Amino acid sequence: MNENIIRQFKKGVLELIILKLLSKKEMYGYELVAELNRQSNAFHIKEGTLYPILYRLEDDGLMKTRWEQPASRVQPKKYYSVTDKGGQFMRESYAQWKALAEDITRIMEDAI
Amino acid sequence: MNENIIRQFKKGVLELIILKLLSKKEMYGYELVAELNRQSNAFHIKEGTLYPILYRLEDDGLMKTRWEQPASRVQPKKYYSVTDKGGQFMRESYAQWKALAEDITRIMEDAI
DNA sequence: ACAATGTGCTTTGTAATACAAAGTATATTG
DNA sequence: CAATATACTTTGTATTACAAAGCACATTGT
Repeated sequence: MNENIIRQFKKGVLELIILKLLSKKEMYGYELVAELNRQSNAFHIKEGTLYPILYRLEDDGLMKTRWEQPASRVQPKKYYSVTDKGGQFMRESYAQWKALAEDITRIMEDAI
Repeated sequence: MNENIIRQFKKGVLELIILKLLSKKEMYGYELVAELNRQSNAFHIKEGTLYPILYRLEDDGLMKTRWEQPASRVQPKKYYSVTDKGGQFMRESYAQWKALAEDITRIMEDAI
């Protein structure tokens, strides 16, 4: 019952965080999973969670990709980076999340 | 596209806010809708959003109800209040929301 | 008198998303 | 040579916010 509500809390914000991390540094999916699990206490995602989000963000034009062929590897890696539209979306959405978070905090921190 | 992400942001927290408001004062559904729309900027809910949440919370034993027959009215009103279990759930869940929110803030406020 | 609005509760259907689980393919380590 | 790590992909499930509509009664306005 309690794992479920955390799952609900995350809805939407994962996109935001992923956009943020990728706006700082181009990364490929597997790298991003490791980076997020390292940087965050609360967001420990698995690949099956991340990749569908990446595909969605790309479909919406918020991210662009390029395949790179590393010397040490037969299969190429798919690098993701944030488009202008993605950056704008990220900033706008974060502003809205903040407004919501302030509302929540104000109501929840109110004396009994 | 932007209305959608706000909808996602709300997932789970509506329960929290409803529990909080009802822990301060017993209310019936219609009253709660008005109260929430008054107290909050970001959470403007309609009845079709609220009542299913109330039923869920009651099913889970987080709230209890009583019908009251007002003199000025043929139909009774259904008053909701928070159970001990509901209060505990609210506090625990809010603590988890806060932890998540801090994570989000830390990551999102990080310099470009 | 009667239409419109307000109060109060309920049900049905839709879109979206986090996540687990499993699968594919190659490389590296013990 | 088996086990583990890297890297990407797909399928199915459970939840939830919300719109929209409906039902029943009361109170307005004209």
